[in-house]
Amino acid sequence: MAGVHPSTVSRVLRGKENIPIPEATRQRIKKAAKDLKYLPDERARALRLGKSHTIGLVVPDISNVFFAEIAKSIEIESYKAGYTLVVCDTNEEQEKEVHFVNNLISRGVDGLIIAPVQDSDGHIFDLKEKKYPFVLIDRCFEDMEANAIVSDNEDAAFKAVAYLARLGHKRVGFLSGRQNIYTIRKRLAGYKKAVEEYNLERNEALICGNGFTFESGYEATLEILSLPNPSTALLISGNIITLGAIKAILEKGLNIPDDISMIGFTDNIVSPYLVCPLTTISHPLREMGKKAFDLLIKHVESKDNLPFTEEIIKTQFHVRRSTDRVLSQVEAAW
Amino acid sequence: MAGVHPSTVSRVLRGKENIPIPEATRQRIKKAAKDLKYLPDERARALRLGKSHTIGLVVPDISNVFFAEIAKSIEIESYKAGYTLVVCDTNEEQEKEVHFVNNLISRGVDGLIIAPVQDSDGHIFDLKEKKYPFVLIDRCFEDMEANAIVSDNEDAAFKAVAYLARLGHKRVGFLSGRQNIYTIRKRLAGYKKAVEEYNLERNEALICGNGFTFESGYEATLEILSLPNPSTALLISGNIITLGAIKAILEKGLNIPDDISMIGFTDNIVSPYLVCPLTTISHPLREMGKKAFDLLIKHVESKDNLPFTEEIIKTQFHVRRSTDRVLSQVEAAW
DNA sequence: CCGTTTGAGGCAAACGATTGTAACAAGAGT
DNA sequence: ACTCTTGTTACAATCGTTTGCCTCAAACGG
Repeated sequence: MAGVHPSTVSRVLRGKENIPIPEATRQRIKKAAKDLKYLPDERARALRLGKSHTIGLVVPDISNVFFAEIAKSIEIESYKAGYTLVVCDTNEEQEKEVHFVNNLISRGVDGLIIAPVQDSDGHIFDLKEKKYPFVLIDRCFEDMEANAIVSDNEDAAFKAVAYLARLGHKRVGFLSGRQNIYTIRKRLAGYKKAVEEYNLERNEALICGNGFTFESGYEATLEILSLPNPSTALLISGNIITLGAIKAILEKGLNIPDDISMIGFTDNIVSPYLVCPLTTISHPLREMGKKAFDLLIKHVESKDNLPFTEEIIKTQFHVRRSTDRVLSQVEAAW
Repeated sequence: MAGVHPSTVSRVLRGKENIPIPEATRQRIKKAAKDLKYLPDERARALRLGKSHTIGLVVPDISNVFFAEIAKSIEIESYKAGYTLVVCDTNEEQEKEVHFVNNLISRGVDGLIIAPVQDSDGHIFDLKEKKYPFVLIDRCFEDMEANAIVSDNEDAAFKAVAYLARLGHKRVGFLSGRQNIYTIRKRLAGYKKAVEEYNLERNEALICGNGFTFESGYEATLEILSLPNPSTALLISGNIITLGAIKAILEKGLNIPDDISMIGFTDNIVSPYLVCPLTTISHPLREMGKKAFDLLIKHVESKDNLPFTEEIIKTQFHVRRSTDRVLSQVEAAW
C-alpha cells in the first residue's frame, strides 16, 4: 500500500538500524500501517529472530488462589518487561505437564517457570540437557541442581508446631497433601522435628491425607477425629484441604478452636473471615513470582551459562483465633 | 540423521498423505526423531499452515476464583480438543486488554475468548470487522451482536432481592462492582425491578461502590452502614467485595445475619465456611467455559460465516445462614 | 528390447519478517 | 565528462515446515 518493499517497512516499523530512510517514506509507511491496522506476525518474527519474547508458566492448579497469585504476579512482571506469559494448568497430572513443557518449547518460548507435579523429572532433566532456561517455583527437586524459588516450608512447619506445643498441645495432626511433593516433604520434616523437640505424641496415624482436594481434606480429618485419641490441633497443608477439614469438624459438631485448633499452610484473603479466623503461614507469593521471573529473564538474556540459583524464602506467621489458647489445653500444659 | 529430505520427515511424522513410504524408512526417521528428542517448531508450522491450534483467553483477574474457574474449565476443554490455551490477565485495565488482544492475534491464535474490561469496545469491533472468531464470556456489549455466553444476572438479582423482601426486609443495599460492566448493570436492573415490585425503599444511597476490590467493598459497606437508616440486608456483587463488606460489618461490631443479612453474587468453595455461611448465587462457570469453548471452536473450524450465538445461562440460588430469618425483621414484616 | 507404470523420495516454493548486501540515482568533486 | 560519494530502496537468503510436483530407478508388459 505504501508502494515499498517489505524490508523497508520492517526497517521503518522496527525503528532501529542505521540505514537512513527519508521522513516522507517513513510517514507513508506508518500511515499505511495504521490504516491497514497492520500487526506484525509474531510467529514469523520469532522464527526469524530466534526469540519470541514469550515465557511459559506451568502450574498444577490455576483455580487454587495460591497458584493464581503466583501466576498473577508473574503476569504483571512479564507485561512490564515486554514479555507475554503463557499459563498452562496441569491439574496435578504428570502427563499433562510433559505435554505442556514440550508444547511450550515447540512454540519457542524463551524460558519456562514450572511448579512441577513431581511424579517424574525426566522432562526437567531434558531441559537442563538442552540448556533451556527454566526456573522451578514453589516445588523443586532436592537431587537436582536447578534454578528454584521456594519458600521455607520446613522452618514454617516447625515454627507452627512449636507454637502449638507452647500453647499446650500434645497431639498435633498433620493433614498432608500429595506426599511426594517437595513442599509436603519439607513440611513433614519440620513437623517431625518439632514433634521430637517438644516431645509431642509420635503417631503415624496423626499424619493423614494424600491429595490437595476438598474431599481428601475432609476424609483425612474424619480419620483423625475418629482416632481413640484425636489430635487437639491440626497443621493443614493447603487451603482447599483446610475447607474439607472445616467441613468434617463442623459435621462432627466440634468447635474451632475450643475442641480443635488449626493452622493452615498458605494464607489468603479469606483466611480472616472463615468460620473461625484461621491462623496461617503465608508465603510471599508476589515476591516469589517476581524473583522467579527476574531470575528466568537473567538466564534468558545472558549468553553465557550462568550458575544455577536456588533461593529459599522465609514465610510469615499470622496468628488468628483458630489457635486461641483454650482453657482445658492450658490446664493440660501445666 | 536419517539421511532423508525434511519433506520426507514431515510426511512420516505427520502420518497422513497418500504418498507411500516404505516401512524401513519410516522406522529410521521415527528412531532418529526419538533419539534427537525432535520437537517440531510450532511457529513454523503455524506460519505454513495458517493455523496454530491455539486459542487465547483474556480475563480481567486470574487471581479471582470466578475467572480462575472459567480459565480452568476452558483449559480442560482445550486440552481435550488438542488446542493450547494462552491465558492473559488484564487486571481490569483497558489498555492491557487492547495490548493482549493484539498480541494474541499477532501470534496467530485461531480464536479468542474474552471477558472484557468494557471501558471501550473499538478493539472488539475490529475483531468483528476482520471476521476473527471470538466469544465473549460473562460480560457482553448490549449494543453489539457477537458470540457471547453470559449468565442471567438480572434474573438472579431480582430473585435475590425478592427473597430478601419476602423475609421482611424493606431496605436492601446493593454493593456494586464497576458500574459500566454488563453484569453489574444487569444486576442493578434486577435489583431495581425487585425494589419496585416489592415496594422496598428506593434510595440511591443504598447503591454503593464502584470496583471489584476488597477496599472498595469495605468502603462501600461503611458508607451504607453509616446512613441514618442503614439497610438490613446487602446484595453483593462479587466475592472479593464480600470479604471487604464482612470486614466492615465486623468492625462495626455487627452480626450477620442478626444485624444485617447478606447475599453474595458468585458462589465458591469457601462460601459455606465464612464467618457466617453465605447465601449466594452461583454461576455455572464450568458449563459457561465449556460452552464458550465449544462455540468458539465451531466458529474456528467452520469455513462459512456462522451467525452469532448469544446464550444466557440461568444461575442457581444457595440459601445459607447469612439470610436466616431474624425475629425483628419478621415482626417488621407483619 | 523398449515404453510405461509404480515406488521412493527429493526439489522448491510458500508462510511473514528480518538483515547484509547490492543496485540505482542524484549530486559532488576533479 | 567521468568517477566517487551518498542517499534511498530493492534483492535475496534465512528461520522450520509443509505440500504439489518432479525425478529417477526398478519393475513390468508386450
